[in-house]
Amino acid sequence: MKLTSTAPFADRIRQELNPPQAEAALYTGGPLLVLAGAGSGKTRVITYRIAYLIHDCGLSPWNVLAVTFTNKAAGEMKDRVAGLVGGSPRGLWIGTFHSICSRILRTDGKAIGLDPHFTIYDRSDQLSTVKRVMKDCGIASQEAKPNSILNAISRAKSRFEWPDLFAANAKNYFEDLVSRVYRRYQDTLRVNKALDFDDLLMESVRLLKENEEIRRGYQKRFQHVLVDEYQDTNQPQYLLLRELRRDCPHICVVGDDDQSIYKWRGADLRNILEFQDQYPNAKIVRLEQNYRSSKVIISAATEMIGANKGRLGKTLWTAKEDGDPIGVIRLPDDSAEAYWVCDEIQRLHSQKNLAFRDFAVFYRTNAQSRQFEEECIRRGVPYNIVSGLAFYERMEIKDALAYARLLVNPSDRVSFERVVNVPKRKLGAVTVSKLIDYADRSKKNILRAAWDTASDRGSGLSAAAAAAFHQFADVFRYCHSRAAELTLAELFNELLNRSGYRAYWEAESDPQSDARLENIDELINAASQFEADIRRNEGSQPIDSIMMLEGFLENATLVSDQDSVNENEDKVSFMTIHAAKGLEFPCVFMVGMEEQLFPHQRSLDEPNDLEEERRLCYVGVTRAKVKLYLSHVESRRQHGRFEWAQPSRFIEEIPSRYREELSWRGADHLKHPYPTDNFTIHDELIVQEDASFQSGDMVNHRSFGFGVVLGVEGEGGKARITVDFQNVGQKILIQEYARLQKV
DNA sequence: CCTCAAAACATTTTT
DNA sequence: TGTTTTGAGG
Repeated sequence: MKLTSTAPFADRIRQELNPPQAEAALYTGGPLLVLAGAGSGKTRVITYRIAYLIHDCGLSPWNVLAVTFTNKAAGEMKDRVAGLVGGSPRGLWIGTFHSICSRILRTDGKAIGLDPHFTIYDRSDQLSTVKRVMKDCGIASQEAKPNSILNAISRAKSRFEWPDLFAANAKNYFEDLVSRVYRRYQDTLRVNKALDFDDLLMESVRLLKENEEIRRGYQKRFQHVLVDEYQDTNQPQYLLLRELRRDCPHICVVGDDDQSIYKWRGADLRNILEFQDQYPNAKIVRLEQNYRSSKVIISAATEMIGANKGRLGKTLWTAKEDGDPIGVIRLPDDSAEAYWVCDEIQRLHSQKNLAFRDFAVFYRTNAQSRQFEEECIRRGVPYNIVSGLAFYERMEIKDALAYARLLVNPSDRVSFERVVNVPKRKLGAVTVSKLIDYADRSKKNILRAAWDTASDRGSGLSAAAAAAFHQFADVFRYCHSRAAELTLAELFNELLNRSGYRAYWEAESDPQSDARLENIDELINAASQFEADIRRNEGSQPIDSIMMLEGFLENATLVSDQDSVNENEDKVSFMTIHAAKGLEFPCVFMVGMEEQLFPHQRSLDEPNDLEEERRLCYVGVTRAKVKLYLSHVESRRQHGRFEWAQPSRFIEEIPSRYREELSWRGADHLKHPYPTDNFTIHDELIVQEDASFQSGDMVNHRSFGFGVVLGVEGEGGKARITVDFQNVGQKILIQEYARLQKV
């Protein structure tokens, strides 16, 4: 277990990390707060720290828990730790809060009365539950929007208020409504054997609080806990950590109070601001050296965020060069904005040898993406809209998963209602309500009740409806009976074929439904991939297909594998600023920098909300490595109407010495406004082509086109290559900048 | 029970 | 302007 023979990992840490980073990675004297500025290498610190703990400190990987918010972050962390210690350590837990909680609850949830086969409800499952409950309570959706009720419930949960407490605290009519829905919503989840995202956390905390023995087990196991993005933790997450680390606070949290942008989702900035109060002997380490952006960008960001009060305080600096000023441009309207941005991207792409993947466009609201998408299509600029709708959010995928969930958990009414009439089985809302009543009366799970309607007169359903229900339920009975002999993919296929779901899309003949069928195949593909992975890891242990399916479903709900930025594709990225967090790009456009839009009008009343908008802006600005543009328009089409707009206050908060006002002279490319762009292309911008060239090679250049190599002087990246281009004649190019492609 | 057209509505969304 | 919810009519 102990690797005493090899050189201490600590030596490597002192060599490869800067002093504050090393201090953070090596400190084991108690609670530790690492304030990690944007681009300061926090993941590096966490991964080196994990490696240090298991390599030098005699800890088994089993004793270390690392918690992140996203699966992407967890995956990246796993990979990097594996890279450091040579192979992924067995027993090391790196995962999201939710996946860790779900694992705890599936193992030990029985102690507080949870079924280990519980289903996890995502946002849309929650919403359908709320809608149903509102109907049952006789609350019209005009009285209160289902969405705001759900938000209120979720916020109550993140304050750890169960229905009773919430009801006692309800102060106004709306909260009374919420309280009624909340109670019934929670009952429904229990009947359905379902937990929503918030429940995963709350129930875990409850389990650890109520069960001494189980708590001790986890405490003994997790001797070191590391938490990433601590500024985004909410109350239950804080409590969970506290329960896990109650007696022996080897806890290390990493975060940046200036990058907290999820307060509206329950994140509680106090967790990080008051860490020292909660752990009086906590040590604080600040990581202030930024390795990402130019001096201008860092200074601008620092000045801007300085307008916020209530910060822990941190001064970023960088060793990089000053860089170009931030380009600010005012445009007549939103379509001109899209025109100008795409035009500028094309210009830089051809004149600066930047790849399309070097560009990103950030906006405040998703609705703004359309203009850019259209402009890109018009010009043939390759683009990718990040986080449009995730694969797992697509209708056909949700349907297929609902079938699967119902197979695993026959009590899951939300899934039942979703698919019972897809394809159409003449089982409308009224008929289904009757079945639900019958299930309640006879205390049967919903699938069992559906099956029994055929033989039980007590259901009060028409013969036709009873037959339809029975036939529907029989598909699941059949699949269950064959689960032992089928692979996961076969089982899934069987389910979708027998239920008629696949035929339902095959019957449609438009190209849309073909795409849907492909998505379904993709899902089944993923399932069989999942099965292969499990079988490889678990060895020869026989695993029942139903259990396998359960694992796959969990993966599908908890891992919303959104099509994120694919670094292999050479495309411009478009995304909301929220989605940009954690990413970086050489050249960034922040568009729609206008009052009412950014800061958004809904945040103007509350000073705290305004500060969050400013942090959001800070996050956006600090994504840029080399060049940043801010654009705003005189009038913008919003909800179909033209609205006049003023420049965002955030622009003014950047001192003018860091800005350069650009001017727009119309959509004529001959009168194009040329900004001063003497930014050099840093090494990291260059995709180093490892090809070497020699005389006679046929090559292609992005702007000069096709040509023949006449001669090469020097070697490697600095080699000077003389090329005779078909259209522009002879040119001498430096290999590392030219990005020549052999033809 | 289903369909389609009018009406209402419109931040951000790691799990 | 696009999307989602509603209610009237088939």
